[in-house]
Amino acid sequence: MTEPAQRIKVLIVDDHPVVRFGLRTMFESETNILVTGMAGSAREAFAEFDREPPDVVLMDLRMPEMQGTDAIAELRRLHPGARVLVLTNYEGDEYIVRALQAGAMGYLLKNTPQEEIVRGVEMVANNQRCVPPFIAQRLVETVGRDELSQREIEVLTLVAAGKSNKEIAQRLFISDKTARNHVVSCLTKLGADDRTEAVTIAIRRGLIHLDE
Amino acid sequence: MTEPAQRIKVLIVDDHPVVRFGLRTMFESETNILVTGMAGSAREAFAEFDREPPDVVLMDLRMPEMQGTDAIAELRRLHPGARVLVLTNYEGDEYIVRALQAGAMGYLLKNTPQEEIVRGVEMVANNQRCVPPFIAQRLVETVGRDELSQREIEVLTLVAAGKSNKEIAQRLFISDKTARNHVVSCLTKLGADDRTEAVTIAIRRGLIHLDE
DNA sequence: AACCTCATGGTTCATTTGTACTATGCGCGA
DNA sequence: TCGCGCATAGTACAAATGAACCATGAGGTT
Repeated sequence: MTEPAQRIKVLIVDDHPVVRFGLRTMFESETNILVTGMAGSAREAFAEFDREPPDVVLMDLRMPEMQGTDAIAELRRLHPGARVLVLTNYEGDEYIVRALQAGAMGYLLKNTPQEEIVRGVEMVANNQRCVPPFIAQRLVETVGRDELSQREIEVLTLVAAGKSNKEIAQRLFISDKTARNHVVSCLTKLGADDRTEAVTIAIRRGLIHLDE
Repeated sequence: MTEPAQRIKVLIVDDHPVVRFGLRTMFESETNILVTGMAGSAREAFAEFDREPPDVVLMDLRMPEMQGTDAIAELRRLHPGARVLVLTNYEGDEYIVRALQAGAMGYLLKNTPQEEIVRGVEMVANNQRCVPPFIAQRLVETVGRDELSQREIEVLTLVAAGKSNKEIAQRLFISDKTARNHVVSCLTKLGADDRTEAVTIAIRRGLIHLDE
């Protein structure tokens, strides 16, 4: 049972060519793992999955076109049995939570040493979850934590862009009192002292992004 | 001259095992490039350089212990002829400027396709700079731009942590009027409407960081 | 010597922000 | 139906912020 007769079939999904190469090479020296496909985007990943269904999908979260967590959800909608192991740079709590909620079986950071990545793939192939202590720790810190509503995130995104409450109100067609109320909720929920700290906390957690 | 008799010797410096593997594999299929060393930190990189001086050092900027730009400067202090090609994820203007100022010959992003990375190594080996248009564009945007003083960055870092001008003043043992003046300078120099936007701009440019 | 930037400290004033409440209507789940 | 969270809107008030100024001393460069 711990030694599968068949090699574990892995589909690698990452938009960085260097990372795809690295993972493929890494698994070539493993006798019980076989890379059966590689993809540089979610769309390609779906096609590769259909072509040759893998035992484990090893994927990054940041990808062009479709966000990684959406890709996980979509993949599992199409193939409910698909087992996904996330391998990414992002330590933001929000990424972790969303990836696992979307159905990922594990979450590893890209600086993980070879043996642990291999072990992670083996675990996931055996239907075991693979969430290292550091990540699990981040996760437990999120439990019981108020999450921001969609509207609050919308408002906080504008705060991050330097908008005043009045400007936010105009942008969203609401009263500036309401805008202020949303900002205050953000402060309370995030435990921030002011709007600036609220923004930095939200960025750290992955709730809002700076690029556009 | 364009076809060197000897293969180009490359030292790979990256704290991600996956990336080291990927690059090594990528260069194995190139007949004119030879990976002569790999390192996961600046310290290791110095040792590897001494052991087998490469023609090109291909390195990441984010590394444990020593910041990449400092590592470049130190390496070129020890070996003035060293040619460094940066391969990183960071697009922040500040990273680019500092890396080139520290003596890097080129700056590539990690999602660069194989052929371009190979071409970059070849160019740097031939003492040519390798700065793709996208990066060069970022660079030109920085010219003539006021840069923040050390004190201003110090202040802005505290602003990012949600500190008020008064708290910043206490922390830095200065008057709250002075703290406010520094914040105002930041707003002016960064072209921000308020302290929150100043922080997000500074983060995007790589002037301040959120982790500690 | 003249000039410049930087860090420092100051004043004044209008605007913004954050705190602390109240309140209404909607939708959802117990 | 009752309660809860959410979005909405409001009031009142104290504190913080940002704009627009001025000024000085230390440390450089030209």
